[in-house]
Amino acid sequence: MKELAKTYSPADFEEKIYSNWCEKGYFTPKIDKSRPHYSIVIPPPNITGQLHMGHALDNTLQDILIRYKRMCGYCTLWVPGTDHASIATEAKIVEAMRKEGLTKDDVGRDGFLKRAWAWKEQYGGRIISQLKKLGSSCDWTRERFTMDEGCSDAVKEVFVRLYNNGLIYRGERIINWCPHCLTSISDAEVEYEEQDGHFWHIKYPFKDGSGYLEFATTRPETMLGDTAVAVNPKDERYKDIVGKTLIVPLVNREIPVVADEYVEMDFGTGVVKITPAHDPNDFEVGKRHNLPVINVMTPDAKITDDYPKYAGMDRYEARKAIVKDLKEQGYLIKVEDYRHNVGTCYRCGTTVEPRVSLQWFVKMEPLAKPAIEAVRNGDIKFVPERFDKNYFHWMENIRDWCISRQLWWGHRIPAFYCDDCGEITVSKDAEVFCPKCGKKMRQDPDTLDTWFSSALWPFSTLGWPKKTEDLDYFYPTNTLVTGYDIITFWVSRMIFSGLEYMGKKPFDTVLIHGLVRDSLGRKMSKSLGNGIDPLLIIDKYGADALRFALATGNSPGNDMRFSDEKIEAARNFANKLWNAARFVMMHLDIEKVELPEESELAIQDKWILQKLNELIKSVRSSLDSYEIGIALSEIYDFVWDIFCDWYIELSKTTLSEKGTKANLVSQNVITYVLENILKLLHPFMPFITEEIYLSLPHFESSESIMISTYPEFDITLDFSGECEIMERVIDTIKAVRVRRTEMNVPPSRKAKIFIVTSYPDSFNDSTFDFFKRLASASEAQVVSEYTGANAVQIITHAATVYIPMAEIVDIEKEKARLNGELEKVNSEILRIEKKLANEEFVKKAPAAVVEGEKAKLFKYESTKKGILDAINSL
RNA sequence: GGAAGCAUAGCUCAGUUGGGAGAGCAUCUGCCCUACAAGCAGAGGGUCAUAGGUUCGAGCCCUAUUGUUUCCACCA
Repeated sequence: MKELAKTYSPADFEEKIYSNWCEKGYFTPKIDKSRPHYSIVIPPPNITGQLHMGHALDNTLQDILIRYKRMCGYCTLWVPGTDHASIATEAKIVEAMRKEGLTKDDVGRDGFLKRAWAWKEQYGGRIISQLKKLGSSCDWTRERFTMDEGCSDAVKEVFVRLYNNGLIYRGERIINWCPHCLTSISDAEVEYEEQDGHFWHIKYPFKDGSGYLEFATTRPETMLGDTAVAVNPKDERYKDIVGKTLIVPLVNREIPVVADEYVEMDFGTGVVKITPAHDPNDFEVGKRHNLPVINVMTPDAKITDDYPKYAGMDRYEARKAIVKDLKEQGYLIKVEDYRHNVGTCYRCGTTVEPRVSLQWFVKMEPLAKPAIEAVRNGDIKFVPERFDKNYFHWMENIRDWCISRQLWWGHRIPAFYCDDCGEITVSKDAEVFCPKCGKKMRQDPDTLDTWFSSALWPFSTLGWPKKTEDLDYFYPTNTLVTGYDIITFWVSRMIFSGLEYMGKKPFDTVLIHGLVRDSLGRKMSKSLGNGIDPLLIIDKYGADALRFALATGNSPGNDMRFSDEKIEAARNFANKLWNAARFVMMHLDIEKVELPEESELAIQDKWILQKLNELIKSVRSSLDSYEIGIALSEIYDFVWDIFCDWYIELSKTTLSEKGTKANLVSQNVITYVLENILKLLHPFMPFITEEIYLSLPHFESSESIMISTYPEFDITLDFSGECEIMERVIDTIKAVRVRRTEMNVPPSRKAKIFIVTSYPDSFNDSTFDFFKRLASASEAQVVSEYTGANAVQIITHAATVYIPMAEIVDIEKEKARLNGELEKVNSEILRIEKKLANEEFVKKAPAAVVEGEKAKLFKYESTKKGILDAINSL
């Protein structure tokens, strides 16, 4: 037996314990088809990332579930890995090169990818080692990367299949373009934010000289690409001008007035300028009216050379210049302040520029249908349920997914073009020759959206498209744990992907958690500088404390705040447990723990065993329903309030009286209970529970708590009667303490107590010791009637306790106090009597509730009787 | 514009089939009582946002209102 250090100092053992687990291979499952599996795939963190609180929460929850299920006997797999994060990583490499004075074009595609891989090798493992510090029990032998060989093969396989099924197509569409990242991005990757802008009221002259048409725009610079002006066909005001021709000032282009339903009559002047190349709605209008699409901007959002006066100006400079020119030429009517939503790139925050270009798309509707159905029919469950509304809304209104990116870091699109005959082929091969003319084909230079590979994660990591044992056994996975912020990006895409390629859902439950905010409720962000580094927290307080702080008081789907108070409370709890274990250890001389025969158990033992059994039942049921925070606080309450504050105190006498039978029983029971506490707590706080467990080599297997069995509810155990006996004692001790405190009697001043009771099984030699040590009694004695000197009287439902302390008893005050108590009890009695007199209540309420009320009434009646006797005796 | 969450003690939050309101922190009082002052024993503090409704019974279910946060749409 080794000794525990005097204070809880997690840094001393966390790392050592973790590497021991790894060495023993506990995280790697041995596939056993006779056992049920439980598997989770990690939401792969970006290789650019550093562990932040969001990761810490996400992975703490996963580890709790995994460790719980592992201890429950499931064959358990948690697949770890990282995501290549194409835009984010590419941006970092570009930035690093910029510092060297290099651009992408300077180094070329191959040179760039070399740098990217080197970067991945250098930093990609950083977050993995951070996950280990947290205690994550991932199977590191199965670690994956979205761009490793297998995952890349899965990506190509999917692309080819979807293409052959007509679900991937290439087309010229208006897409969201980031002028900073120089790539297309999907609808999901656009973030809208309110910005202060202006409404410029402008007029265009009619060609025939019959005046002007007025309208307003937030983006005057796009007028260079205007190819129409639209009004609503039902708008009486403009009925006569539909079909007339306008002249676009500055460019002198002739454009028609068209009628289109898209225009809202009562917004602004009811007239909209149409720029098909630079606005998605205008693009649609343009298609309906066969309008030309005139692109006026370069990829980095500068005006093209077609407009020499503005060429090379970026969109905002051009806006100023054009407004100035319009004003000078008399076309600007007025300018209003206007606050409106502007789409920005979710990676760099640059205002998105809608742009017409040739891109690859996934046809979503046929894929979305079964994915919606799987959630609707309960095949896949969101926890909490309300998130299915989010999901349905997104999936039911889904538009085709733009998957091509003008980036180099990522999965290159497996499409090939023949420069001679224009043939297009899609293939997994690295080199492809034109099926028509035999010429070597040119591969599409673009890469795929990062989320395209993430969508395959639950099965690509298990080996798909190969038929592997892992895939066969562990798929579908069980629980997916993630934040609500990526349901659309990721969860929805995994669902339709799993259904489409595997023919099976990827997981059965999606456990959604919220964001970790700072102590003021703000999002943690780099720009605010309010981020809390989980690694610093681990260094200072330990990984267990961090995990506890994240898991407790947190309910599914809700954001939580992180604060010093929380982490300190968590650390204090760890310290409490630590010291409780130290206390137990310093009283042990047994070699092995065996639960004594029922007949040998003391009353307090039966009480704690009953309480423990109840705890086991409710913790398991909370965990089974993903109520992780509740499960943890149940354990917390048990450890602190029941085990430490009461059971340890109750056991001190028997534990210290060596050489007796009672002592052996006590040692065995307290160690047994502690062992169960450690096991119950292990999924939440793996390190401290292991450290203590290994320090107490009395348990059934002390190799590691990780591979021990999670405590099971014992249906045959029933000490509820003994529990009542014990609780009468506890209630009475508490009442004595309250009275003593009220009367300012210091604990050091002991006094003899006399007990009048009708419960001799609660108050006798076996419990008097408790009163001596926990209620400052110098001696305790049961009497049929108290006849001594003036005494302080303490009345409970179980007994009346007399403490003769004549000098501090003020008869008048005592009378007043007792009358006050009587009043309270009477009102309670009245309330219950009224309730029980209500026929409807007795008839309709469940029997247990009615019985409960009756029991309470009985207790109050007993208390009342005690009070009345006390008043009479004064 | 559409949808959802939240509103409970001074602060931060739990409270899952509807059955007498809880924790942590903070505050106050008293304690170094053979594990723990990162502790022990106590205390105070709540018309559970407001107004209706359903029910024998509502913090919990329904309706409306107010405040607040978020997601989606993107009306130029």
